[in-house]
Amino acid sequence: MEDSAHPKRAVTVADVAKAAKVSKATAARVLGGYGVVSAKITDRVMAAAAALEYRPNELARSMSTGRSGIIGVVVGDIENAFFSLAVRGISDAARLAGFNVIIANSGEELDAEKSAVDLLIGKRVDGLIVTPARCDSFDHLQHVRRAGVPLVLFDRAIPELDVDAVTGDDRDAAIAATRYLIGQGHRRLAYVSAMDAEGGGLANIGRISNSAVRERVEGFVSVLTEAGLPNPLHYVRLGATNQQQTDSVIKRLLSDSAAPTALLASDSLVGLRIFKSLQSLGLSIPKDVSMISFLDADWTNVTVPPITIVDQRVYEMGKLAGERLIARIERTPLAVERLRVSTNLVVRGSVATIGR
Amino acid sequence: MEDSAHPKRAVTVADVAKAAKVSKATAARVLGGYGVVSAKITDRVMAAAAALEYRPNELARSMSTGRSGIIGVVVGDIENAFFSLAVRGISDAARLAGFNVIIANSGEELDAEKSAVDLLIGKRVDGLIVTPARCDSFDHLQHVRRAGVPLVLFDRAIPELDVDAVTGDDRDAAIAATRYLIGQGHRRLAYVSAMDAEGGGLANIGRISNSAVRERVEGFVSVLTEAGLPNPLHYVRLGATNQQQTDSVIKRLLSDSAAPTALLASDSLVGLRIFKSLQSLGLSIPKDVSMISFLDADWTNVTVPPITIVDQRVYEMGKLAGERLIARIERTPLAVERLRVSTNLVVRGSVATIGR
DNA sequence: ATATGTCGTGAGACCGGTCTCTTTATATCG
DNA sequence: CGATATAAAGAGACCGGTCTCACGACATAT
Repeated sequence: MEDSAHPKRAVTVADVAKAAKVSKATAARVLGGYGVVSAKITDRVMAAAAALEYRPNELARSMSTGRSGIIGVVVGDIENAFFSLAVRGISDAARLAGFNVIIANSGEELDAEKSAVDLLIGKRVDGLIVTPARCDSFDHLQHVRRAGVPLVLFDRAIPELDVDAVTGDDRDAAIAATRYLIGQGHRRLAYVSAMDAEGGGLANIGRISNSAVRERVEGFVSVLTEAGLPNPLHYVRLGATNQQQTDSVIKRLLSDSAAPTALLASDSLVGLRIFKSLQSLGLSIPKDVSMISFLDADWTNVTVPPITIVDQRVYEMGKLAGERLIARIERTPLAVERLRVSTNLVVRGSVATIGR
Repeated sequence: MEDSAHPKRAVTVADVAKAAKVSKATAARVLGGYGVVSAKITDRVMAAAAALEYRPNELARSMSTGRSGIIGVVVGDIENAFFSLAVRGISDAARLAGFNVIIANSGEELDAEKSAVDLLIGKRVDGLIVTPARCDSFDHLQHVRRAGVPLVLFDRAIPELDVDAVTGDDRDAAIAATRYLIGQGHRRLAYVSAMDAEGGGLANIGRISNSAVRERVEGFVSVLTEAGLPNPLHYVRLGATNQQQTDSVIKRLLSDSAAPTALLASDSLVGLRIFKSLQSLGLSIPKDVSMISFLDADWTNVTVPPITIVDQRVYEMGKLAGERLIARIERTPLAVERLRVSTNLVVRGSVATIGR
């Protein structure tokens, strides 16, 4: 066994060239698949390469060509089904175009996001897809553009940044869900999100630093206002970041003198937590409380009752973002756009019809 | 706006050096954080770097140091909660040690796995964690070792390959689950997996090309045999790769003259499919059929009844694999081992007690 | 037969870092 | 005060590819 002893310097084009008794340039032409080489020499080089088990050093290749063939993706949390589905969409689009994907987690934290972006730029990715943790802090993204690296935002838009964004149609989705609830006779509706409630509570919708959440809340509030329901902001609750927090959010909400009869969950993780909260409070869905969750997650259709959801078509979103980025990388002339993927309300059994 | 017009050649150490009026070597020392440089010059270089917005080219750095700071991970399917949890474990271990992770999907297909491995080797990853799609075909993995790249297998072991593997304690897990079912009075038990049933059916347990599944089946069969139950192999069914296939597997199983009273699902995806199959057949769990699933997936504890599961502690598995790989990369002297992460049977409500 | 063109090959610069080796400047010592 | 040690800075090779350019051989044109 002569393995770890000899770290065995990797086989290079020069080695192959020597073995095939040709110049380095010629061997490189054959192995790199460019330029013109005679059939005879091609065979000889290929044979030598096979014998030596040559594997090209993509690093070196990237350095001279300036292209890495990698696209970088910065997501909030891969463990979240929303992102893992999106990543699959992105990966599929990437693979189709011959690109590979490198994924970094930001944990929805700005600092982690910044260093992830820096790192990926350092690795000379050909393009970047970022889910910005906050839409009000984007110096680092500005820098990406100045560095000449194509960028596509995912799930959240930053209008101040002159760059493509692929998002869901969050406002419309919230409007549709809220209208549906009102149509079923609900009059007191709450929106629950996992966003950090910085500065305690919700003074100003415009302040919400995540555009997806902001737009959903705007849609939600606009429908309530339009329907003449009082004090819609009162029913928007942030901070459902974990089970315990969610339990307390829900408990507080439901012990209100005018407790909501229906809850709208901002994402499937919050939805699951709400479901568990209600379960542990011994409340039945939809008899005691109705709910709608965003994202068609696994768990939502094996519960009793199955959960009515807003299908965000995340795979398509991811795929679209990937395709858009690749078009940018390949310098396809396109106007900067915000691409909205429309959503679908999937009615299942978690909303009761009340009143008459 | 002068962006895409001037692709703006990236700022290099040479540029910074010129701006700071020092040699390239000195600038590199400051920027690379090695060697000795006086405080005065350090400041000057840093100032120049900041002014020019210098960002190191990690590619070039990797090329000269020979280290990329990246570990490659080849998984079966990121969308599967099993793998996304594992990836988080791996990422956490990697980040702690200053490594980054690049993920590739094999879709559980050998060819895709081979090309993913080749690609990652080409990118000069410092190490590789692979979930081998098949344990009986490993030339490409042998090549990884010959290339001197540290390798750790994940979830499945290949004894013929002299390399570390981190797996669950699959045999024991299956034994525990099966014993539990027998203890609850079940006498006819079935094991259902999503493995492709090549060659139709299950002639020979040893033939199962996925060691995790094989060991579980072995554990399952051994308990049944030990308990003197007849024809255990009859109840091992493969091919539950999607909902439709699963429906037909379950239907066939339950229409048997000696239909099983309990089902063991090989992973949480199969478990979910089985749950839906039973639901659509109008069968109630656990009254009509009992079931146990592997993996503590989200959905398993919001169903009615909640599903009894085998907790595989996947995050720990991932973390362990990451740590092991990093130890290898850092040349820590260690014997080649198979690390087994023990599992836990979590009893919830999906298994009925029968008989008296 | 000489000029022109094309094709295949070789030589060597280049990408942007790291790192070794050499040179220069300053400090320490007898 | 000169000799030697030591710290700091510079020069340039190197990593493994790509790619431009130069060159020789042969084919075609004149």
